[in-house]
Formats: sequence, structure tokens, C-alpha cells
Amino acid sequence: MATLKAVRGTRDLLPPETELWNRIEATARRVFARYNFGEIRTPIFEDTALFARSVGEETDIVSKEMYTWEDRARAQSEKAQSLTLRPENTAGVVRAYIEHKLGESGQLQKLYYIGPQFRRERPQKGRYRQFWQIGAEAIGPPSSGSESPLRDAEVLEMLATLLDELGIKGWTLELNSVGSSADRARYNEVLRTALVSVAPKMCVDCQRRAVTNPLRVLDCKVPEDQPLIESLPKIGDSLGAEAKEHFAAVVAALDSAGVPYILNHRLVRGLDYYTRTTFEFTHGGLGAQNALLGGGRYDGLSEALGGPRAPGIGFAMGLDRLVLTLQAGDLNQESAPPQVALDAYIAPLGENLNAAALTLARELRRAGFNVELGDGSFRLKKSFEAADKIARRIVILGEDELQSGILTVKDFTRGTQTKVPRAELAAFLATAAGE
RNA sequence: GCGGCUGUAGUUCAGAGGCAGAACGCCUGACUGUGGCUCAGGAUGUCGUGGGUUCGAUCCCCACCAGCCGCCCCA
Repeated sequence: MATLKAVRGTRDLLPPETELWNRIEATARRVFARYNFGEIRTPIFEDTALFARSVGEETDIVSKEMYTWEDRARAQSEKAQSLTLRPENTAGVVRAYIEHKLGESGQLQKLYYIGPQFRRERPQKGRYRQFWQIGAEAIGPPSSGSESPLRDAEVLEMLATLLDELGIKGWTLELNSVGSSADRARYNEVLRTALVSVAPKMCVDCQRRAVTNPLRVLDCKVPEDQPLIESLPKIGDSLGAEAKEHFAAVVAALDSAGVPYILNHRLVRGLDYYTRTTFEFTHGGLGAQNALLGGGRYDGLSEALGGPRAPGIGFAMGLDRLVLTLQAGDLNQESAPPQVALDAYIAPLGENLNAAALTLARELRRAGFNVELGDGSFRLKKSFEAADKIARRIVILGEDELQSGILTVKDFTRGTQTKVPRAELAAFLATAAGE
């Protein structure tokens, strides 16, 4: 019988790597809390229409990368429904915002999420079919200040802080404004028109993009095309006065706060709902998947989903890519991830001592120590070998120790061996640990 | 979805149309209640899966699966 494997583009995360994942998530939660973001957890699958209406019918994500299936009716009273594994989480958050009338509080809603997303792409390093995103959204009625450029700047400043606290070195913040949806549509036509004469001189990919999706021409990496792209109209020139002013205020706030960024007038994003401020944090060393996170403002999204006016700004960061970046950094620094050793390894000398050993382990564990429990069938030598690999100390529990109530404790890092009365063991471990 | 490279022990990797290899790790002993160092021994395995060519295929051919690189796209 064929053995079963994790399906293409999915993978198991195992210790000790999961320790790094947990550390990243804990850091994110800590930072978000300082900015008054609270956690939201939305379902992993949603009505397919949610993504079609938010991300955009014509985007690659919706048109060819979603895991969609027909959820059959199981009774007369039910009706069939098209469901989709979420390819991103902003749509779900905004849907929840509308459904629970969060805007009625009048307060700005600051929500973050951590969870798996699904896209049926060709897997590569840093690109998986089930991947993890950490994201946040600041959304609310205009009267809550949700539209303020301050919100954009605050989110960007928070991200810079988060990446710094995660220990990610050498990130770059790229920033742009794509204007209102009207501005964006206007620019799309300006660009399409300009490309009519320019595109024939460009690479084949660009010739195709010029027709199907002009904005994507700006992403072209072919060296020969670069001068031609620079000669094309810039989106900044198509922005309305309001969008220009908004963007200038975002930039001014970042300057004041000392957050470094570069303006990239060619930064356009793939999801239809983005308006005005858009951004990406990138990092070299991730190969073709160099975006650590991306995001932007989505001022019309709530209305597009049938909700009230609720401008917002948010981002999603690729947790898998953060892990890769941090792991690569560790290798460069030759600093092996310091495996936190257990406080003690308890070694019963004989199977008749197993029960007593479990009791001792229970006491220590309840006192807050990290303890591994050996087996009495092990020879002492094997217990030492096993203990030395994972614990700072071995606690020997033989007949002598059981009778006398005096345990033998050997500290591997110091090479010292001590007799400790059982009642004082916890205190002994605590003291020694603090030194 | 397209193009290219790769797939051999738990891990990292050699290998050659004719007995399946190394290092590290693992197990046993030297050492009966003392690890690390050393020494002596031992087990690693559907050679990614399925077909084909051949006296014989892990090696050559085809298909499939998976990973990686690029495109595409995005986090």
C-alpha cells in the first residue's frame, strides 16, 4: 500500500522549529497589544462570493488559485453553497466587521489575526499552498479617524518596530500611493494608452501585460525594459488632490517618527481593493519571494461587501518567510539556536523505582520546573547519556536515595555532584538555576 | 499553468549497467551506581513511485509524484 504523504505545498512543522514560530507569534502579539490591537479569529473557509467581491474577480488569486468546492445540500431545508478556503484574511475581517456591526460602536476597530491561508500556486521556497499570515486591520467609520493619514503612519511605524523586535536585519520599506479607486482606474487607462506605442519595444511578457494588466508592466525585471518603464506616466501624476495630500501627510509623519522608507512609484499591488497608501516590506535573501509583508489602505472595501462606509488600512506578513529569514540570519552568525536545557532529568535505577520517580517528577513539574523522566530499565550509563543531551542536571533515584530521602544531583555544566534532601530539591534547583 | 535542476540509511551526501557506501547520529560492550573522550563490534535501506529496454536496472528510457531555481503571482 502506498504510504500517505503531506500533500503538495503543505508541510509539517516540528520541534525545535516550532519554538521559533511560537517566539515570532508571541512577539507579534506583544507588539500588537502595545498599539491596542485585539485578536480576531475568523473561519478558515467562507462563502466564495466574499473573495470574488473583495480580492477581485479578475485577480490571479480568485481566478485560478482558490480552493473552492460545492458544499452540497444535505436536506431539503438546506441549499448548496460554493465555499472557499480563505486565500487571505482581510476579506474575512471586514465581513465580520459588517456582520457584527462593529462600526456601530463609533470606535476605530484595531484587529489582528494569525492563521493559515490557502492558495493553489506552484510551491517554491517561501511559497506554500498552505501558508501562514500575521496581519492586522485598523477599520472604522470615518468619524473614528479611520481615514486619517496618522493611522497609515502608525501601522507602518508598528511594523518597523515589530520587524526590529523580531531581529530581522536589513528590511526595506517601499511606499507608494495608488490613489482613490477612480484615480487608479484613470491611471490604468493612461498607462494602457501610453503602452500602445511603447510595448512593442518591450519583452514578450510586457507585451502581454500591456493588454491584460497594464499595472503589472511596472513590476517587470528585464534590464532592457527599465528605461522604457521609467519613461511611462507615473501614477503619482494621476492622483487627485485629496489623495496627494493624504499621502504627503503619511510621509511627513514617517519622517517625523524616523521610520526609514523609500518611495517606489512602481509599487502596485495585486488585490483590487487597495486604495491610496500601499506598501511592502522586502528582504534580500528570500529569492524571488522577497516580500516579507504587504498591505495598504482599502477605503471602499466595506461598501463593496454591502457594509457601511468604513475606510481601513491593514497588512499581511508571511510567517513562513519570517521564519526563513530568521533562520538564514542565524546561520550567518553561526549562532546555533540555543536549545533551552531542561532543569532536570530524573533517573530511577530500576523499574521498581519508576513509580517513585513519577511522583518526584510530578512535584517538580508542579513547582514549575521542566523535567524529563527516565525509565528504570535504563542502565545508569544510558541515563547519563540521555540526560546530558537534554538537561542541565541528572537527579538519581536509587534504592539508597529512596531509603535515606537524600537524592544525588549531578550538574553537567559544572561537573559537581551534590547530595540534596528530597524536601529541599526544588529550592536547590531554583537557586542553582538563578546563578 | 510553463521551463530547468534534483530525489540513495534517521541526517548530510558519495557511487557504478553485475554483492548498497562514507561521515554524523543510533544500538551493544570495554565500564554490574556516573555522562562527555577513547576503543571494539552491530543495525541501518521498497536507492521517490510505476512502467519499459536488458541475461541483469538503484544506474539507461518514459510517465507520474515531490522538492528546489526561474517565469507567473504574491505574503
